[in-house]
Amino acid sequence: MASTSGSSAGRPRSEEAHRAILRATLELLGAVGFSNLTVEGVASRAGVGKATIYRRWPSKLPLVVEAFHELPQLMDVDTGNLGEDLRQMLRSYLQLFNETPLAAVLPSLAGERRHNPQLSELIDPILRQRRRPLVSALERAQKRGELAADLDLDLAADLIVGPIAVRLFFTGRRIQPKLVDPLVELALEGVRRPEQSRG
Amino acid sequence: MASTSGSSAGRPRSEEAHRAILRATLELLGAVGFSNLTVEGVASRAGVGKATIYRRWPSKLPLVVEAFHELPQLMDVDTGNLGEDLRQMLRSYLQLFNETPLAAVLPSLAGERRHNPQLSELIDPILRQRRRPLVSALERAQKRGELAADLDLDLAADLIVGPIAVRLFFTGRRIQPKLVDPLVELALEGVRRPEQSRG
Amino acid sequence: MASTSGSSAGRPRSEEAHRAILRATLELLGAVGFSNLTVEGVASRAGVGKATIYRRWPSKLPLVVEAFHELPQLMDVDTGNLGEDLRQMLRSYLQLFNETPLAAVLPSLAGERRHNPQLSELIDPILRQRRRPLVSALERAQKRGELAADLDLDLAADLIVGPIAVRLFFTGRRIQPKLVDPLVELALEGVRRPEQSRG
Amino acid sequence: MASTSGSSAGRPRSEEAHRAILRATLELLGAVGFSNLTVEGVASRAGVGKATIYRRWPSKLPLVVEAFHELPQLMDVDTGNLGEDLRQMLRSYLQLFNETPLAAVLPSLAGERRHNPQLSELIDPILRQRRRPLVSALERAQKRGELAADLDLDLAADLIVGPIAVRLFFTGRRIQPKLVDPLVELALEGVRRPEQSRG
DNA sequence: TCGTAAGCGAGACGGTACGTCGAGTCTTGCT
DNA sequence: AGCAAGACTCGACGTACCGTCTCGCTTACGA
Repeated sequence: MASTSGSSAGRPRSEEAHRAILRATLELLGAVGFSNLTVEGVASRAGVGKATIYRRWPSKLPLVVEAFHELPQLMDVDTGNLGEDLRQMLRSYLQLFNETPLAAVLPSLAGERRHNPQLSELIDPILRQRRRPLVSALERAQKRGELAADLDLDLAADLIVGPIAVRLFFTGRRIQPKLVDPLVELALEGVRRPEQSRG
Repeated sequence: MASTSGSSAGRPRSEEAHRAILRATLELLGAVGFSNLTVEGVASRAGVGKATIYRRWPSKLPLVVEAFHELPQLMDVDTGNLGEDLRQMLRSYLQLFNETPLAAVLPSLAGERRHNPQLSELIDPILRQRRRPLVSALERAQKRGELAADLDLDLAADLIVGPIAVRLFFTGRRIQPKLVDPLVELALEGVRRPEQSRG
Repeated sequence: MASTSGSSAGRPRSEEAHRAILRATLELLGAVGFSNLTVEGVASRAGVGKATIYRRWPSKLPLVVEAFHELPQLMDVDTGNLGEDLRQMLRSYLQLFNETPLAAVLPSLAGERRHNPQLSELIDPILRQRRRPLVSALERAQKRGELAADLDLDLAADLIVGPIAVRLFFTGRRIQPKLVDPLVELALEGVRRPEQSRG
Repeated sequence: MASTSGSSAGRPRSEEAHRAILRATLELLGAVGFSNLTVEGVASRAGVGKATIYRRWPSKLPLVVEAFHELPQLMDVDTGNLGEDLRQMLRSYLQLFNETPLAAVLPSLAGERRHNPQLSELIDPILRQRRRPLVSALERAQKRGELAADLDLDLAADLIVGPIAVRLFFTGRRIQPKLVDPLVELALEGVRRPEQSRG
């Protein structure tokens, strides 16, 4: 008889199936959104039995979260200049919106997380982590003296990505890369006309 | 013969049922979110038959949109000073978040609209209309010379509400009213430290 | 508002669906047997949703029992002569085997009842009832003096239908009507050669 | 090196596993019946992998049949007197019902065989073989002149075991050994009151 | 004043997806 | 090559809602 102990008895889980499931999930998330995503649809598109999905993820939530986690993130850029850092980071981020289902997945998950504590618990750390490069750039700038020492960096970060979020959630149109320059300009300098130019 | 338009034979629709349905919809939207909202749940909570709902709204989408439309909006404030306008408007808006299901309904609908063209078509005008007071305040400020004549007001509006949206969608915590002052300050003046204070 | 009490609120259950379900059940029972009968198969063959089946029968057991109950029974025959009664009854019973799924359903249920107390509870009274005409004929014969007063009628009944049961359960072949005459002869007179004919 | 034929390269099949599987199958068959028998259950109870079962039997049917085949059979008894032969044979057969899962397995298989040609093919020879001692006893009696020369021995055999089959399939109660004497008496002499005793 | 047409709550209808379980197959590392 | 373990695809389970459809009632209008 074979050994009965050991940590890895039996057939190991198929890495291929794992990847196929995550890929199918992302494709379907992008196509139909979180609330119209069916596990049966994922299974069928991945060429996989439903049990294989439920063996790995207890429900469709953690599955979706893991799939989301696979999507590329904000790339940190350090040029020594805050404006340049932000412009490059946001530009490449907007590019992700066009190349991945990110723009479709993000609102779906965000809209669900409030009503789903489990989802919230899983996804909040990921969302925080995705902000990191932005906050890091601000921290560096603060150290360099580009930003006031007492500036609330969290709020500053929200100000910078805010317009992108607003358009992502409330608008159907693609977000144009040419938005980036005025956006960064406005966030850095404010909307108010400089004092000296006023009549 | 029918009197006017042929629309008024038989028992008239119950206004009471109508109101009960919308109220139940808002309550459930706030409680479980759009994707977990069931028409059966609405019917049962409103003490109404499902047919009574489907007689008025072709699907749960327009129902939800109409219910959302009932929620109070951003109140326009005109003090003659942009900062003051914004502070008062945002403060009262945040108050709505605590008094109505708005904070729960908004992300749900926003998360769904991308995957649901019907919903998008219905809700986009409402979303635009809700921004109106904010844009109006900016227009007034622009006329007064507080803002540059070539300022993109849409982008400016997004910058102002952006942080609220970001926290609404990505955060579980209530959004504190004390956030408003630094937010408006930052949006008006920018995050960058004024030139003259740099070492 | 409409009345909220009353015993029959809502749409009444469809008699047509009911009949279609029972018909489909019998057909499938005959075709694939009890253990291969699927509720999904019944629903699909009856053109009915699964919920419509589960609304009426809590599981496939009572469904099958009710379907079985619909099958025609042993017809009582009273000619004043036991042999003639038995011959006519058995002949018409064998005919049912060829005209209905009875011959297929009976072994399936009998094979299951031992392992399924619920099924047993439901089907045993029906099985007993189906024996009644046979026992009645024996009782009449006993009263007439054709049978000994102390004869165990239950055992006698088992002796008469025994060979049919044996062939039904253990044999694939159809049971020939021409079996009836020798069967009744043997049951009435016994297998032993009469004393006086022995060498 | 392989010893005798080309069939014995590698590790030989474990006789122990084989026996454990058959034993577990019989136990489970008796406990839950054929249709509730799961191969997984057998494997787990036998402490064996499913593959080890499927390596020996192509499906659960032949497995069950072979397990059934292991059960003890009707013992042939030859006392020179038919009545005595039958009484002893049936009595010891009934004893098997109480000592083995036979009484539970038999109806299950019989109920299934009609819908399962594979099962039927496998089990019919076994069922025929199990009747052999009974038919042999009748043949001997026929040779001795106890039975008419033209008696249909198959039918006679069915008459004798018929009541047992009927009670086995349609009744939950144990079949009492004290049933044997009246049963044999009735089968030999018939149910009809002898002519000379009639009024 | 009364008929009638539409609305009402209730709930059954045919469907679809849920998350679970077992079938029979396949793939590990070990013997 | 067999072994125990356990993952694989597939398909049925019984449940929950979907959006539609009767039911037997109100209810208000217009003849």
